[in-house]
Amino acid sequence: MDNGSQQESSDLHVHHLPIVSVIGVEDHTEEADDAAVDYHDDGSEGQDEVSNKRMKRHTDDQIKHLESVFERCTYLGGNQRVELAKKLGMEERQVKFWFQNRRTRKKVATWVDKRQLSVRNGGSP
DNA sequence: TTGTGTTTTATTGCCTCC
DNA sequence: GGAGGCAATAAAACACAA
Repeated sequence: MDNGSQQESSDLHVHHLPIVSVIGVEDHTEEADDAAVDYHDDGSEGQDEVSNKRMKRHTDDQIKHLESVFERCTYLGGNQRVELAKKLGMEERQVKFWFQNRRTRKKVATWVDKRQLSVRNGGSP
């Protein structure tokens, strides 16, 4: 299924950007740590194996940073993801999920945008 | 307060690339 | 074969009218 998705390969170029320039997170580690505490405080049911889908919303701070990174780079390389996850006190997986979902949202938004435009311009192209 | 619709996070399954 | 991508979907959290 990468046929369609990889068409936005221009985004892939950002893999070569320096980690810091992409992540661009200043020292927010304290706040991030706070957030991290929030994350793990209750998930102590000892069901790591079981899909304990305890959904926690990310903090405003985390989302702000994720958004700002996403603006510059919609695809993160492994190192960048690890760094960002550390900075924000999140799990690497969570960062991956977030970017995945964010890309999907962006795509849908673009699609809706185009559709609205074409409707305004008289329907079918 | 609660029933319902929307948004956000997480999982699963399949595909491609190295 | 493993890692990471997307699409589809589930489920929790949130927003809001009645």
